[in-house]
Amino acid sequence: MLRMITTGQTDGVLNDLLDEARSLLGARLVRDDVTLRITEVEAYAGADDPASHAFRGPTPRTEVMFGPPARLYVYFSYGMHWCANVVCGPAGTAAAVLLRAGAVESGMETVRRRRGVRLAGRDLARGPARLTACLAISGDDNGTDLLRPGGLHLEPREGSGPVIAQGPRVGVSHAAEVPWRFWVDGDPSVSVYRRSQRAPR
DNA sequence: TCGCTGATCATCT
DNA sequence: GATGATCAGCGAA
Repeated sequence: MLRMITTGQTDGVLNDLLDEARSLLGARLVRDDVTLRITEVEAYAGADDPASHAFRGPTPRTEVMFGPPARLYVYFSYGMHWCANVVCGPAGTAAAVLLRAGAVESGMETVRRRRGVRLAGRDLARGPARLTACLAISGDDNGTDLLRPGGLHLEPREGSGPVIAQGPRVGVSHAAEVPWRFWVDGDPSVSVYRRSQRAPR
């Protein structure tokens, strides 16, 4: 797959991953009374993607990524933040989609209580660590089956999808040039952090 | 609005 | 012992 990254050629597995990333836009993450509409994601291709945690094969941290799809892969970042991915593809492929931003659709009071930071509504889940904070996602949620109703789960979007824009991934220092970040075009809740310096426009 | 920086630790080398 | 898929607060402009 590294060859695909460097040459821009894609095959079925990668196309499936990118389709999955796009289809997550507009889907909803639900926990308790909080509903979050996903507005920005990034695809990570797994064992051959140098920007992926799975690049060097399975470790205790990344084993969930190598497991069955529709599970949540949660990791701890920069000593203080939790970030969440949706595992894609069949067991063994280690493909995943990072949830970068969302819009709070319900449960605003719960979210504001959890956050404790004064932010405009559209900023509450703008950024991967803010998104997990809104839903109180932590390491305890690693491996959660997102298709099981009840606790934290994922609801597919209804009807036709939103207008989708595409660009380079954010904050990664390897393979930043591949345009595997997708977002809902024009949505105010999409992150605005500057792209990795190596990433072209 | 932009740019800088401190916080803080699991993971891997 | 270094690194990182980050955020929030601050000051400058």
